[in-house]
Amino acid sequence: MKNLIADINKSFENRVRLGIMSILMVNDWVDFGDLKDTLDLTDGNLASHITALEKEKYVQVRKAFIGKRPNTSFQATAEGRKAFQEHLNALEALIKGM
Amino acid sequence: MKNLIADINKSFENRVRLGIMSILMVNDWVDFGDLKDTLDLTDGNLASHITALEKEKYVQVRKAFIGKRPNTSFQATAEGRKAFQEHLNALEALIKGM
DNA sequence: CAAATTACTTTGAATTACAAAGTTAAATTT
DNA sequence: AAATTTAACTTTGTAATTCAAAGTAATTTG
Repeated sequence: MKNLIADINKSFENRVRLGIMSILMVNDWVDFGDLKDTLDLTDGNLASHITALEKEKYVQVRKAFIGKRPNTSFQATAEGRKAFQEHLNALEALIKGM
Repeated sequence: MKNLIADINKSFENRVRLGIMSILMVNDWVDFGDLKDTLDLTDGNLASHITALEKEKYVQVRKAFIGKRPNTSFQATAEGRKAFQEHLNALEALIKGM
């Protein structure tokens, strides 16, 4: 029997990052403010978790303007979706497979 | 829409504790050595995670002898099972419900 | 020009996680 | 009987993580 917790991805262990990815799996280009409100986070906390996911290339960031206001939005990368799906599979295997 | 990450139980956020609880949900009285081997942990690491779960009353500890050797084993409490099931429900709601 | 908005970055403190080494007590081997 | 092994910790120390709060910068609105 192989190690069942090794496949759990550290990048998704935290609840906030789990929340971010869950949202980005089903929504394209979610913006900073919406994500912040939905997950009830401070600016700094969201920014730092996004940076962590970006560093892993799991999330892509787009900076634009809506009207004349700056707008930052996020999308899961193909790599991020794959990694997250694998994480969910690992979770399921762990929970159901013992 | 209510906060979707608030129901995720901090006690189960860590992979090791997730692993311990997953095993204890389907196995009664799992012993120290087996748990340690299955999850591939050091003694100290397992002991400290178990202590954390015990402090929350999610896990019960039994010390006995098997033959002439000391044996420590663990069981999920009713409270632990309930809390873990709620955690899984919260996870599912987060992942599927966005 | 003052205040607000957006999106950060920095700071600092608290908590968490983990390996490694040390401990205890009984059991077994030499 | 001395040395070693086994089981299950506890202690120590370090590193990483998490988060709120405060500070920053570049607009823009009043």
